[in-house]
Amino acid sequence: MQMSELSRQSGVPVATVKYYLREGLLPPGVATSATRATYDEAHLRRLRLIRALVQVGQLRLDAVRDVLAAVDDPAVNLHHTVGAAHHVLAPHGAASPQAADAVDRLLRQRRWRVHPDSANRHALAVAFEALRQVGFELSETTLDTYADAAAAVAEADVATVPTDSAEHAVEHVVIGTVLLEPVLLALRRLAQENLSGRRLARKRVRTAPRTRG
Amino acid sequence: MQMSELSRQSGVPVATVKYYLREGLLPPGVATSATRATYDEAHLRRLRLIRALVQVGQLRLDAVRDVLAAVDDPAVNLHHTVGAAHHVLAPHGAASPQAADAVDRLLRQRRWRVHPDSANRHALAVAFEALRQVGFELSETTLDTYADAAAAVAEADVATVPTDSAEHAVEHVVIGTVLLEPVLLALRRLAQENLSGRRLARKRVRTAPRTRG
DNA sequence: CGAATTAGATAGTGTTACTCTCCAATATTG
DNA sequence: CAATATTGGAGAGTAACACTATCTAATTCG
Repeated sequence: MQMSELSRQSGVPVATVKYYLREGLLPPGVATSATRATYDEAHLRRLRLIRALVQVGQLRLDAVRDVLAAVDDPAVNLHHTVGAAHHVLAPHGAASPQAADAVDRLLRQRRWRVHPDSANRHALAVAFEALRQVGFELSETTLDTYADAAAAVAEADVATVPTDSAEHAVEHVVIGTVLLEPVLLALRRLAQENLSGRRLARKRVRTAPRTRG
Repeated sequence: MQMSELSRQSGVPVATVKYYLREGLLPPGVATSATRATYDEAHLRRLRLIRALVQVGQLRLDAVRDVLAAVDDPAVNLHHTVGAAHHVLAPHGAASPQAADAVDRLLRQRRWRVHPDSANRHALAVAFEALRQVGFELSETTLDTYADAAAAVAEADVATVPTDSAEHAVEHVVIGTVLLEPVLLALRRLAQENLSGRRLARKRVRTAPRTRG
């Protein structure tokens, strides 16, 4: 197909497709002449992946580039590959030693083995730090509930990783990591909404209630 | 305290504090003269909340403004308040009717009662849509696992909402909703990393393995 | 042949979240 | 009281990001 067709089928404007080509996010098509090039299903697939990562996964284009590089460059074994994908996906930033300690304690308690420099380890510490900063106390039991939930979800995630080809595996992991996050978060909020309606609807609060919003 | 002190204690540059004041995110201090104003603990607290929402929660400033408005304007009962906070926090956007149907089916199955126009309902449909677009199949059982995990987490969330004051409740919900999301996601990724190491490390893939990365 | 289309390059745009520069007024110091 | 430093407030400027529009030359289709 030509670019106009690629654009039509993906719903991405031609100018944007050209931009992605320039940025190296999308491999060039096969040039049939100086002013024509054809694209195939792989291009369409890749384009849809880019869009999903950007619009749903909220990744920045440089992160998308890194992710796609990991997808295209499978490593020795699946774990390494998954690790590369994770490394690229995890947010960066530093946290206090206390927060890092809290994370380490949790990991030891759970017997979770993760890479010492894992970006996710950092990410959790940063999140802890932010909670402390605003004075939000995260109880041990709540954290346990969270960790249990996370473990169950990860169990399902890992179980569904295809092992037939590295490309498929990495793409699955990347999509699963990035695009299932909104699913998990939306489900949590919906569950909160449901419970809030059932548990809190009758609860008055100290502030004088207004008769009408 | 004066602005310089507020800046020092919060770690936010003076210019940025001034910007937040201009944008109405931070209430003005009490002017003691034409060129002096004093700020109190509430300002510091609010400032830290803004920073956490922006940097950890990744909210945009206009969303932060809406969230703070909800925090400052408690409604008739806690559920309504929580609903307002949710409404502000949920991403907007439209999805296909099929995706919306899938969401409705899930909610009916789970007997989760949520507002018909719930933004979270929309958000889940959008996430489903994105998965379909990239050809990622989310099995019924995986979705069940996710929903169970979400329910457990939400249970813990709602249980810890303080009911003594509307202000506290809303602030708790907002912080809990926004700042615990990174915690949940980081935990999921760490659990994935752990399981990936245990399950996938030995798995070769079809692609010819390289002897060295 | 001639109008329309296309690839590829370059430059421009809109948004967001700051950040910088002033200036007048006030506080501080001698 | 005068000289100096600091502060609050306002407006303009900036950097990053993700497009988007324009232009040009080639080429394809009618």
